[in-house]
Amino acid sequence: MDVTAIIEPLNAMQRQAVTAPAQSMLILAGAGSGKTRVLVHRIAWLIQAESVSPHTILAVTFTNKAAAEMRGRIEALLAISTRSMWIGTFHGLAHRLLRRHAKDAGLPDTFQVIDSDDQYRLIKRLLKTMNLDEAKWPPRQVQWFINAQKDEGIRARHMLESDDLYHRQMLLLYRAYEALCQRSGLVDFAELLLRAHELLRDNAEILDFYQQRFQHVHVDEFQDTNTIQYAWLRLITAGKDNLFIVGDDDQSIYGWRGAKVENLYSFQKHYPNHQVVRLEQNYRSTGNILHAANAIISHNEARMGKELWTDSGAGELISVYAAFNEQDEAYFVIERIRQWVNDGNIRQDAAILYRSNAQSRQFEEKLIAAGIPYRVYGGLRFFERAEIKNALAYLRLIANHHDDGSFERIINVPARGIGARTFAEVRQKAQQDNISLWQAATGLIADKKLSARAANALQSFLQLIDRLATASDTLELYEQVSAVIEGSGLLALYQQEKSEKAEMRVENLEELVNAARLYDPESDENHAKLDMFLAHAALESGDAQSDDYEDCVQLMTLHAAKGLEFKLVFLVGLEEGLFPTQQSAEDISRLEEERRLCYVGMTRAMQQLFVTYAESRRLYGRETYPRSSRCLREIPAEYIQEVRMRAKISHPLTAASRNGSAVAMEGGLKLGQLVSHVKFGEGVVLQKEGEGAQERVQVNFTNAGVKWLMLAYAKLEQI
DNA sequence: CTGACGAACTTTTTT
DNA sequence: AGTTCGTCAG
Repeated sequence: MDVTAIIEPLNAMQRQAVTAPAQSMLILAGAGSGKTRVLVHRIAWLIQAESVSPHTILAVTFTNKAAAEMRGRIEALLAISTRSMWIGTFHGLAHRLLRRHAKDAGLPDTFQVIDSDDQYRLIKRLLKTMNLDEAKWPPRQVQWFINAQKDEGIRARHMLESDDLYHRQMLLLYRAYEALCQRSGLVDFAELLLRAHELLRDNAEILDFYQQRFQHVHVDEFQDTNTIQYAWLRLITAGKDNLFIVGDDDQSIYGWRGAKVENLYSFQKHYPNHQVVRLEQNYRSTGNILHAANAIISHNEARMGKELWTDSGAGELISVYAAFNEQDEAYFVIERIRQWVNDGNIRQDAAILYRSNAQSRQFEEKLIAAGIPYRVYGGLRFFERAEIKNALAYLRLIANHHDDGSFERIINVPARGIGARTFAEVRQKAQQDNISLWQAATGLIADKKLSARAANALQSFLQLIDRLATASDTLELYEQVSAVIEGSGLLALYQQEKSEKAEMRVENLEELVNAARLYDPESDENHAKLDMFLAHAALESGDAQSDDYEDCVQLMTLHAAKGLEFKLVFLVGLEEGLFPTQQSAEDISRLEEERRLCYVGMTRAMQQLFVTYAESRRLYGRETYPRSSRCLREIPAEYIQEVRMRAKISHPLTAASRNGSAVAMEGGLKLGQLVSHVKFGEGVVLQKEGEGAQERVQVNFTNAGVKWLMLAYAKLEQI
């Protein structure tokens, strides 16, 4: 068997990991050390060299994207189909298990998966029916509490009564929420994992079957696993020594949603025969970037220890730019990107990374003004858009008349004369008789408890759903979707609205039909197909929009950037309060997570890294004067070059011009100097950079705003 | 039932 | 500042 293609491209450590005998392995893989490659090649090696049947392989990731990439790369490497392998996300695999064994898991065959938005609405509705004040028990907090318990594998019945009022109330709500979900056949994301775990734990035969089947279990990004995910892995691999995990404790950035880095330590205890391989050679970044990143992460106490190295050169220094304000920060970044593109690079290789989504705005504005195409990652995803959610709600109600969430969502969308008053009666009836909204509505009509007008409106709504449901028995999935968006009046609703937004919505609805056409579940029963499609919509919210592949500058949060790399990276907004965030300032463990986040951000850069912060920033409509981030101050000076001489005044503009204490610079012009320009009029020099022909100054013109000017061409006059 | 206005809230996010 | 959500008046 020829395995050179599998081994050839690997370095010594990677090779050691890939060709290790079948046993538990811990691959501590630093940023840019080829972690996915090791995983892919390991699986290929098992199949090719060890004659392992693909059927016995399980590989778990966190995102659909990672799963798809792994599949693709294995297929490319081996030229075989990966169909028989279980490769997927924790949630996707759990869902698969639950569909197969719904009965044993205590779920109806037609159970529906709800996303966090659905969950939020459900909780809100629950609070209302329980007559609880939202202001006192914020739905977000309730949601967070419930999910946190589930992530730890804790059911409401496991929890002890407490004297604490808050805790007691939460427990009460958790119980009620569980009952409601069970009654309506709804499964949230955390529930998928918890159920799948309980299914295996409590059904010896089923567990035995999967333990037999999965002889080789692989996990990507293991540092991001939470308690229940790890417990599930332990069940699957119990009694065997076959868990192959890849992770990096330094890149654990999801602690806030239940991820436990400690699982790495637990693994070492639970799988004592495991072998550790450290991948420390970095193939991505230059020496300076890498050393600086190492220096920052070394401030963390809790680490397994790892030091990245590279045999590529030191490269350029990290450029640090102290911007005057957030506007100036954006100008600076865009200016650099323009230069970068002028130098013959492509925009796609440049990324702007920020801590919070709100920061993207000013960069977007400046990019638009400069006419530079860009793409923001992580906005609203396809299946999360309101119009799509509405269409899906119709489909869900068709699949299950007793889905109260969907019922409520669309009962009057588009408006069909069923107002709050009528709906309140339906809800009250449902609550009183402990039946679904659908049943309550039917009952109210039968008992003639409503005004003629309300009864008519309600009746025609119920008939509409029934009609669509009957039609769907014979239609293909996509025809059904099409029938629903037309028959429901959703399409017409958006079509008559003459705005650009509405046009988008129409397009999206059409795209939904297309998505249904392309969706190919492994089932031939129409009802099952619809259920699968709805679960698919919840589980795979769909990447933003993959429409145009134009060469774009990339904008995203640091979290979204994990796993990616760019030649040119701008790490912006490195200020106390923003990054690290205000909320993490008091807590050491959270500060360490912020530091890891910074580490992740820096190690995205291949060639050049710019770090910026603003000395003054408008935040929540208020002017703030933040200190530079401690993360920034932890970078040793030897790896840094400051892009400009920083004036020792917080407002160079006003302070300097008023008292005349301008800071002297070479080249004649001074910071704070008043100048005049033929076109732009009078202004104040804010800063300067570059030398000789490249020398440039930034001037704040009274009438024309802030501008960068080439000194050689600008012909500025001192006043 | 719809539209308008005002209050409250603003980390990170995948599934 | 900007958005979202809920209440209020028409």
